[in-house]
Amino acid sequence: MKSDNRFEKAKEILSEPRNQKEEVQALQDTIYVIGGKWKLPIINSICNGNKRFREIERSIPGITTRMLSRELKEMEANQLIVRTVTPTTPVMVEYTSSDYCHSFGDIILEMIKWGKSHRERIKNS
Amino acid sequence: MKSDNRFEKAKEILSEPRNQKEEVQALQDTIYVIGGKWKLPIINSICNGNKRFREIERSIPGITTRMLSRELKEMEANQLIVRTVTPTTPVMVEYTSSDYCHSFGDIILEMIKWGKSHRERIKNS
DNA sequence: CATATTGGTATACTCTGTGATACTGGTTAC
DNA sequence: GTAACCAGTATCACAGAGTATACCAATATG
Repeated sequence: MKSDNRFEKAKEILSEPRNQKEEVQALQDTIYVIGGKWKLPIINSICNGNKRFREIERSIPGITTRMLSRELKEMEANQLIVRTVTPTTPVMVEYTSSDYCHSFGDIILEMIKWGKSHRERIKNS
Repeated sequence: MKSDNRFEKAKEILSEPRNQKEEVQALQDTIYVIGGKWKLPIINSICNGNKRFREIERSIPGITTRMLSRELKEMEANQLIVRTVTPTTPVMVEYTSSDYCHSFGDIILEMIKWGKSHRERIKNS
């Protein structure tokens, strides 16, 4: 039943010789890295200039300390953000976005745009 | 403690008058609509020409009937895909992507690109 | 001295996303 | 008649994502 009775369909599909498995994997990798409820908001917050832990926490409504802590760790491990400890009298911890993180600035902006227009669309339907 | 002793910081933040709460919400909306393990792979599959249920199922390694069924329903409700039933002797069901779905073709392509380069990066580290 | 801030950790809980497996009802093929 | 395909649904189960709440040590503030 593979290449039997669907010549037209086959033509269609073959006319786009894209490697679907590879694409699916790439998509799932990306979702894995930036997925979940909080990672993108955190990146966005840091890119917006928030550096300190509590500062980031306050800038994201609804997030808990635990979630922020966990996600920051994971994202540091994924080299998306950089954690800098300055050994002042009370140690100061600063989070900044890495160059690598900026590599999907485009994705984030696109997603913000899409989310806004989606909300509009829902509102008017 | 709001606008007390951080004039410099305030200046920094105010110099970027972006509405963070709105952005966070938009991001979370987008994640909600396309998030999860399977929605983007499904969209990608349908955009690649797969229309029939089993056809889509076979094109996505690892997905179960249950997940595909659920996700298709949800995405239909979100107007991302269109389900057409042709009442032939055994009914034929076809899924196609809506125009609205194409509105984040850009996001998908960006994410595929990012996922591929991320995998490269991991491999070489 | 009491309170607040910073940068988190600990514990306990809920909830939902996902997976595994089986099944249905109709149709065609051998 | 039995095996296979289509388009799913039903049930159970589990891990992990996320929430709630309390707590810690150090410092600063009143």
